[in-house]
Amino acid sequence: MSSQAVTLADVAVEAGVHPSTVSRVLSRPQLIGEPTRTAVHAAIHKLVYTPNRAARQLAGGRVGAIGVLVPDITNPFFAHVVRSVQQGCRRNGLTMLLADTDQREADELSEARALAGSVDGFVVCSPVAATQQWLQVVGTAPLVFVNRRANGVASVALDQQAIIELGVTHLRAAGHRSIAVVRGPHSYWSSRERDRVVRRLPGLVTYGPVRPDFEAGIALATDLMRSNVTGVLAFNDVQALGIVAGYRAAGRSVPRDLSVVGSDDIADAAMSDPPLTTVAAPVQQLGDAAFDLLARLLAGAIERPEITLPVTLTVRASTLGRSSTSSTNSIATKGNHR
Amino acid sequence: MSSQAVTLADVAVEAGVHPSTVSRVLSRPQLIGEPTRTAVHAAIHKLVYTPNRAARQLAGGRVGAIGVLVPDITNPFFAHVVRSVQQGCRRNGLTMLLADTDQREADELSEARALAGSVDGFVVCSPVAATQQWLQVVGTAPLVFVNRRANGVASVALDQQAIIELGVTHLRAAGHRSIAVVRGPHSYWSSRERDRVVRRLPGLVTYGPVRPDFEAGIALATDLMRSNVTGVLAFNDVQALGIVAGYRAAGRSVPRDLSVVGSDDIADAAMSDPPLTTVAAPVQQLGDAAFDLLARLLAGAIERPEITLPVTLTVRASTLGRSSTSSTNSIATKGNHR
DNA sequence: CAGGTCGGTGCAAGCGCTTGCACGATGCCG
DNA sequence: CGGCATCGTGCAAGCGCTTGCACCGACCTG
Repeated sequence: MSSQAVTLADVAVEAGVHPSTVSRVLSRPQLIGEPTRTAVHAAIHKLVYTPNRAARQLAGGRVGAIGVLVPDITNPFFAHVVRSVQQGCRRNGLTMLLADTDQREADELSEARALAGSVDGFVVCSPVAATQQWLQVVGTAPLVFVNRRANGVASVALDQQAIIELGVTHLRAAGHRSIAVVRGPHSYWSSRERDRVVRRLPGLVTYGPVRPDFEAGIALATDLMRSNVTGVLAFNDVQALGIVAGYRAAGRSVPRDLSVVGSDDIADAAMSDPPLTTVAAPVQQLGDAAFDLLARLLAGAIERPEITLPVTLTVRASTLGRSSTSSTNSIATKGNHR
Repeated sequence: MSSQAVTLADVAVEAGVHPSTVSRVLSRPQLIGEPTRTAVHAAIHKLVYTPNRAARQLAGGRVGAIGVLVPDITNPFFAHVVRSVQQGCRRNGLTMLLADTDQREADELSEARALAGSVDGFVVCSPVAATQQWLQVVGTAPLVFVNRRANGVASVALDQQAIIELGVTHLRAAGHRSIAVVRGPHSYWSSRERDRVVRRLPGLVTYGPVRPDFEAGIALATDLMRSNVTGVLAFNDVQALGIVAGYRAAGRSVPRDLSVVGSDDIADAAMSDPPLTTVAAPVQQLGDAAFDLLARLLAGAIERPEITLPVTLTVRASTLGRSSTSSTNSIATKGNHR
């Protein structure tokens, strides 16, 4: 296994102590006398000793690793979450095992099963499998859901109601009367949650479920063009950009022919043509909160908080009033993410 | 650790055989007789047995995991590479340990060191640390570099010369006479490689080194506006989009005031305003090739091929001839990645 | 039909580390 | 000044798995 030559025993010899002493210096330093501790540390540095994770785990200690599952790492939304989780890991000397489930439910659980036993806990983004299944797979290992609330599971999610309300209110305020909300895949908690909100709001047209990707957005554009919808709240930014692209390809214009509101505020939203009005998600916070939650559970916390993060509306040029309002278009607004 | 209750020994009891037999069924099935094998498999399924990775590794077998290091996972270019590597992992029942080095050289090696001994091999994207250091850190573990060629290390990289030539030739053909090439960080192999190519090409202005991100692109725009440059080849798409944004923010227009060519052809390139002309990198192939290479090394191959992948020019609307040429703008061209 | 082969399985020795326990050496108390 | 906490360290038993080796019976060959 690589250069893994130097073991704890080597360090022990070098420092002239028993292996167990070295082990203790590493795990519970306060148990060891000052002089010995120093000597051991010196030996560790001299030999460039790196503990063998497998052995450590096998002996019953912590693994020092967490598993992160995402439906699609190329989706910037998840990439950001992953990144801030990873930063948390680095700060705490943990390793991150990442699996991309490719949005397939079966893979989600099988990946988790493969990882269980190799990690101390899980952060799972937008899980689709049933909560029961998850609890069964992870057993007693701490589990944090991102972007899905579930009974008995710690989670950090976006305020889905606010997403719908901010988007719709903005469109209404701009004078739109025929407003569509695009539903996401029913397997997503966020999608189901939004459906619930939409149902309570009068006068909305719904489309979908439509996959939250660019291609699906393009396809959806065709349907939208055939309708009398003038304002649409997409399921996320990537899909929204697809709608825009679909319109552009058909010679139509956003926002002239259709006002589009996205959701997430990924970097592309500010760079697209036109810049996308969107309900901004605090991605960095999402990841940070998820890691914190997991870290706390790992440390022995027993509550399972269900954190809801607020969202904000970022108005750009993809929405336009039916009457005459002018639109904002500034790269300065981009500052709010990251 | 989690629900990890059922061990190989349990399976052995259930199947009425010796633990070692179960082990062999899993690792070298052909050694075991058909009837026994079936019985063991039945027991495995019945008990929902999942091998303990740590124990397996400790016992000297394969770890069944590879380490992947990227400078920035939120960069779509790397996200795609990671994703196709991950797909390779899934197909081969491997686990992927991912670390985001945040573009810091120190973190690169320390992450690698932490991972060494927990993985069978490494895929390292755009490494900045010296080859010597890398070889030392990974020891005898297989190592594959992505986007950097190095003596004695298997690698898969893009044809940097073609990137420069395609970009510059395109700009020249459009009638530009004052063309700038933006240099990337000197720590990048790709950047140094491009510098070498640029040096051989007459009449080019260089800028930078400039960080390959959006903000740096915006900042660079200011410099560009003060010059008489009319065409620029950015270090990558994200930076290019930054340049475009910088121009827009200053009330200037791309491509009217400046033709911009990016590099990578990330999804955003097709969605931006204006859609970005760019030298397209075969990201999927990059990841696939990297995984294949590593898999082959893992399987015992001894050659260390240095694969160079070809790039192609995707013309969109961010470049314009100084005379009168018309520009392309079609979402159809997006089809070439993924 | 005996001796040799060989496929199939059991056996046991670890891999590197953690940790409960035992034990020697201090230092304190009465 | 002796006995007893107390602190610091050594000891050894595994954690769950792989693997070289030994072994046994069935098969093949002459």
